[in-house]
Amino acid sequence: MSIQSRRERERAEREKLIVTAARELAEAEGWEAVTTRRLAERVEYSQPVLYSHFKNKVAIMAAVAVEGCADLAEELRAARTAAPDARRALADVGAAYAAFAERRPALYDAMFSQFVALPFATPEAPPALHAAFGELVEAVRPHAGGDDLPMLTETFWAALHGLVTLMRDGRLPREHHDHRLALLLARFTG
Amino acid sequence: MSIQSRRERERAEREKLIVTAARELAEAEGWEAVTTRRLAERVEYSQPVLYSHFKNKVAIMAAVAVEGCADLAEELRAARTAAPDARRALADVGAAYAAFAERRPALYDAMFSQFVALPFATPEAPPALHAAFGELVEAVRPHAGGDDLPMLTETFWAALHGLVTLMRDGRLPREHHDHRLALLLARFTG
DNA sequence: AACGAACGCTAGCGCTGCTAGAATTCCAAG
DNA sequence: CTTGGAATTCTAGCAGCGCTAGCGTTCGTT
Repeated sequence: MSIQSRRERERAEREKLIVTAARELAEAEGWEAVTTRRLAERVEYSQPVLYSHFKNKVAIMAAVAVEGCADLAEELRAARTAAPDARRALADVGAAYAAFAERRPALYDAMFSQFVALPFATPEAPPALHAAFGELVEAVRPHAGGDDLPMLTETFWAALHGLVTLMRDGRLPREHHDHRLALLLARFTG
Repeated sequence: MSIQSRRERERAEREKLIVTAARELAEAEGWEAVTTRRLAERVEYSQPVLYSHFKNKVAIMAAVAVEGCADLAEELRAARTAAPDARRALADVGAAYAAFAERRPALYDAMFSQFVALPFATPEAPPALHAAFGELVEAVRPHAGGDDLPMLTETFWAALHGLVTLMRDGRLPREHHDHRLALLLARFTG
């Protein structure tokens, strides 16, 4: 019995090791550099070991994405609770969101850009994802007026997402990011 | 002289053939199905011929993207000019944008999601791209108030882009798309 | 008719995600 | 302490990817 539990613990540790290595490699060199061979080499196991933990490479990325959700939720929460009023709260949360995407592009990609088949707007979605979205909801709430809160939050989220992804791919000039963010906030803070 | 011009014409036709085949294949089966082998087979030439026209596969996707920009510009223009007033113009242009992304996801991807290294916010950007953005500018103009028009348009565009990409990847529930779009428009029409 | 350049082809490189099956390790029973 | 069997990890390889070197053919010119 204790032997089995030790094995399970070791397996869990190794799984964590894989996910961490994937995240570090992606953040250091981008997802295109995360190949199963390099990842296996990094965790000092052979390639097939990865497949005893995860169905495929996408599942590894999904695990990284879940970690990222927790980080994002934390940063959004910090921004929101530190703000002096509702207006600043939304502004700071928006800025924190954009800063997260800018500072950790690979992580953001796994969460929201790459196709990772995470369940999203369903109960099976990872709790960390709900938590992150919940922070946005709370930041939007005071400005919802008579509008549907979840739906308005989704819209605000989408706007932030569009801003950061278009900027990241060079489709929007970086230097005016703050200005665009301010314009967006002006339209969402009644 | 005429021999040379005939050759150039034939070359141009073949190039067009490649781009069209790439677009059709992508729209039918997605970009992951567009391999240089399948594309070469489809145009009934060998693989290396593709590389005598384009530097690499990304350049082929960029050519498809430019075609897509022209289509999008046309559809946005039609929506805008058919609208009875400024409010409806922005709504219809927004809806047309989303409909384009929904109806031609592969094309939209090449233009705005995949990394295709098209020059964007610069003079070297393809005219068709300027045209598409110009339609958005004109639709936004009546609602800009004292705000910077290009910047506000970028923000509106980003919001649309976020909505359609998050929905397309299953991150936003499809059934409330119209509601979200309405909320966005309410925030952008004075 | 013979040459030379332009052109498209075959074949192959190094890489990818992924897996079948051999080899090894490890625990438990005799 | 040894041995059988299960669990685990490895080696080796498949099919397919983007891309290209270099050979062979085609074609216009002299």
